[in-house]
Amino acid sequence: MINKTSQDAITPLLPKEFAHTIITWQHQHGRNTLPWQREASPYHVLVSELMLQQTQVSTVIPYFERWIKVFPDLATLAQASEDQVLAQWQGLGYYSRARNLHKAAGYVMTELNGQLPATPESLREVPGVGPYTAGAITAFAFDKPAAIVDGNVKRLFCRYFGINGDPNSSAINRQIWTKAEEYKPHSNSRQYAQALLDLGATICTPRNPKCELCPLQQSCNALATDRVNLLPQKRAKRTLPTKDGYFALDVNANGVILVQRSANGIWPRLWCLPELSELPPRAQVHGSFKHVFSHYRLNATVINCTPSHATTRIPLEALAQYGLPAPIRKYIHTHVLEN
DNA sequence: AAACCGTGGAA
DNA sequence: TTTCCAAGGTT
Repeated sequence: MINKTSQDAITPLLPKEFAHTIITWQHQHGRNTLPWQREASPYHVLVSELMLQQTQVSTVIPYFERWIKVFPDLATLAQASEDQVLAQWQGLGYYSRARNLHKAAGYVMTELNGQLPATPESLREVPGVGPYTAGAITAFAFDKPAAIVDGNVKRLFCRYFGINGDPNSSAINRQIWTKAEEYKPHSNSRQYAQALLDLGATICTPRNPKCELCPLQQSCNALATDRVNLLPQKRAKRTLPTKDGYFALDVNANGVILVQRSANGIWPRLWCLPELSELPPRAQVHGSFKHVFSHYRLNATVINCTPSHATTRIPLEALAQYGLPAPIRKYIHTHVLEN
């Protein structure tokens, strides 16, 4: 092992040295050909950052490429309908992000003359832009100094500085943000931000980190004290509650009946099989599926019936133009279209 | 402050 | 199969 034996022997690099070290590493080993890096325009960065919230890079890439083709600029996006926006976002999850991005386009066009601001404070006024995304846009789109703290930075800093405690608690979160502010360089902001994310994603990973390849191994507190697998502190695991759901299926040669869901709750404003409050008596069960959300499990039963209120029958060939929840689309594909 | 809000990939 | 969690934000 490359551990040092004395905890006192470990001193973190000074901010200037830290930044230089990881920027040099990023140049050789970082990610530099991602789709949103080709043209790091403010709009491209905005779209990518909203899509990347709680979503892995490999998942986002095809969505980003399609999005830019359909909505090439802020003005186009601002003029699009909510349905067009949701159709492009369908399957990506956390659908409020799509509506926030749509609102953001309108906000920037009408209130900011079409120009995204270049400071975290102003960017925080944009819908869907929180503390992380504001810093990320500042650094990636404008190459200006900004602290960024996402899951990668939390993990990297908790290990590098040996920070104990729950990184999601407000106290530890503040501590990490303070470090991020203290360590942000005054130049090369874009590459520094990319270096932080690349290190977290490829070296300082949640499990089986590649410490032997890390440019910070000689000054990492967790490595020196053999606590790499103990930091950051794991959050208590949750047991997800299970809910039952019932969906009405009415399909004929003219298409399938869908309803647009409300703006609140799960799958906001997406088009879905009509949801029934309970299992109707003498229900004809067409099929079932299970689905796991971030906060509960869904056991769904699909019932053959004509819903009393729903009236929108959508031709099967037109389904792609509507935003459907991923499991609903899958069910229709496997249990309706293939029959 | 804590709950809500998706989906899929990896081990 | 289970478990974890990913370029978090909003309420």
